[in-house]
Order: sequence, then structure tokens, then C-alpha cells
Amino acid sequence: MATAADFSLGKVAVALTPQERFAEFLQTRAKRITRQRQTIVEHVFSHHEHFDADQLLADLHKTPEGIRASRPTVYRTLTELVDAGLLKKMDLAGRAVYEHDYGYPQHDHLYCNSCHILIEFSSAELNRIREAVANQHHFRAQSHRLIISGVCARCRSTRSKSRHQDRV
Amino acid sequence: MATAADFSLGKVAVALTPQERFAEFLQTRAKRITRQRQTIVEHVFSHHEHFDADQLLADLHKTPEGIRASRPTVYRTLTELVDAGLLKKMDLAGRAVYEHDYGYPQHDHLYCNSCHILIEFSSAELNRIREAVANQHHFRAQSHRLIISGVCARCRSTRSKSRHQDRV
DNA sequence: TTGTCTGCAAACACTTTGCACTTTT
DNA sequence: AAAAGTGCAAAGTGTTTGCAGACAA
Repeated sequence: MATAADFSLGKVAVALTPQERFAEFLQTRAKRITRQRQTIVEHVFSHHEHFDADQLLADLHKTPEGIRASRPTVYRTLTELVDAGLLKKMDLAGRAVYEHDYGYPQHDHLYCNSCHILIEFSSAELNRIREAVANQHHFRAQSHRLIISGVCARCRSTRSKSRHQDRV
Repeated sequence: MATAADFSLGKVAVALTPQERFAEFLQTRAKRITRQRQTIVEHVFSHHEHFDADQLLADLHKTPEGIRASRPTVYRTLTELVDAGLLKKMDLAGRAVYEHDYGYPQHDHLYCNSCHILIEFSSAELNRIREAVANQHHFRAQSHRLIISGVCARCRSTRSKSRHQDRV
């Protein structure tokens, strides 16, 4: 998965680094701060891109230190990071894609059917609609996910021969 | 998957029945109108509920006539129905959920994290937002998908012991 | 007849789990 | 030392595919 090069949502000031926040989360649950968990949080928060379990695992294996965590550990840790509120998970085309949640503002996505890039945007109006709809249905809204699919600016102006290239 | 009992979006007038529309689609592609494809379209359009491949397959097996289509055929036909514009597919919690598209107005969903019901709603404003955002990003929007997750009215007013029951 | 479709079994992709050993506390 | 975590291999889901026989046109 990919993030738009022109990503421009601001970073929100937070008290703790993701690593610290995760450590806190683990401590309150009597879980341990292991080498693998540390490696994973650090890696995940060193880039802002959207990613899936496979990409994370591959990235970890590429580091000079070699393999740092097994596949099951990656999956287990991603689940914990979601529980800790550090990552958000979304289902895209059958697999789970993760993105930073902690310290980043709520936003939604434009998804290019051609190059599969994910572009972030945020809309205050959308939150209004969300509340209005929820009220109408006596529903307690906890979160939402909007994905607008179509063709991105780049793919619209590119030859068809290069249209189906995934942008990293 | 489930549909709210209070579903109230109107049916849109269409020229052809889904069956006819599908036959037309198949003909223009030199595909054949088989017993299985007919059985599936008929079954799918005889209920408005959201469903997944497994449910459809199970329903088909329940008919007095016995098994009417195999699992691979169900998957293949669902893909064709999506291509034909008769069904819409969405990824929910890791699996594909389908709903009627042909003859029904565009809408979005409220998803109850407790009983997993899907409630439909539509919002004209949302389409405005979609266009505005797309324009800002020079993106050509083709479709969108908004899911608001939370707790439905029924689960909010129900004892916790019955909260995690899936509503059919 | 011709070529598509079906069903079967097997393969797939992604994710989770049981268990013996390792590591953190 | 005690308890939790890790990696391995295996098992699960949900979905797709190769192929021989069945069927629509």
C-alpha cells in the first residue's frame, strides 16, 4: 500500500512517543517489553506509509540485523498496536492494511483503482454528517471509514501502458 | 450479514428485471445462460439482505431441489453479477459481503460492532463532499463506501448478556 | 459440433493457533 | 523461578484455479 507523496495532514502534538505509549500500554496489561515488540513499534513509526503485515515482515527482514521477528509475532504485535490505539486497521481488497493512528488526525482516503495508491484527506463536514445520521438512527457512532475510489491525478494523465503500475 | 428491519430506501424503476439484465450481460459476452447462473440470480434477487458467498451457498443447498450450484460456481457467478452491475461487493471484517446494486439507490451503512447488523442510509450531502474532495485532489471519483461503526439502537438498550448475538 | 461451464480436488493468500523452548521480570 | 513471549509447523478461513466431463448454443 502507498501514501500520497503530497501527504499534508499535520502532526498533532502528543505527550508520549509511540514507543513510550506502547510501553505504557504493555505495562498496564502485565505484558512484556520484548526486543521484537520494540523493533516493530520503532519500525512502524519510522515511516508514515500504509502497510500490511507482509510488507512489515519483509521490511524487518531487510534490515542489516536480519530477521527480527517471525510472522506470527508480527501479526500478534500489530493486533496489540491496534488495541493500544497506535495503529488503525482497515480491510482493503481482502487484506488488512495498517496506518498510524496515534498522533495523527482523523482522516479518510481516496483510493486509486489504477495504481492502488491511498491518498489521505480530512473533512470536518463529514463528521457532522456522521453525527446527524447516527442520531437519526439512534445509533452510537464510534468510528467511520470512508473510501472514495476512482482514478488519481497521476493515472489520469498517464499513458495506459503505465497505468496499472502500483506506486510504492 | 443482516439488513435492518426498518430498511426504507425506495426501489428505483428499472427497465429490465435483474434476470433479464444478467441474460443481456451474458449474451453480449458470449457467455451462457446456465441453470446455475439462473438459479443464483433468482435467489439473490428474491431477498434484499446483505449476504456473503457462504450464506448464498448454504441457502441454495437448503432449497427442496437440493444442491443447485457448487462453491466455485457461486464465487464465479458472484463476480459476474458484480461485473454486470447487479451486485455491489464490500469487504467487511475480512470477507466479501454483497448487496443489490441494480435498481437500488446509492447508499451507505451503519455497522453495529455488537450484533453486526448493517443498516442502510443515504445522504445527499455526502455526495457533495465526495465531489469537493475529489476535485481538490484532481481525482476522478467513481464510487465511494462509507461505513459508520458503533452500537445500534437495539444493542444500546439491551442487556449485555444478549449483546453479542448476531441478528440475522 | 463447438466451445463454454461445472464440479471436484487442489492450490492459494492471509491469518491464527498449539506447543516446546526462550526471554523478561 | 515464574510467567509471558517467541518461533516453528500446522491448522484455519475465505477464495481461486486446473482440468475432465457435462451442457448450452
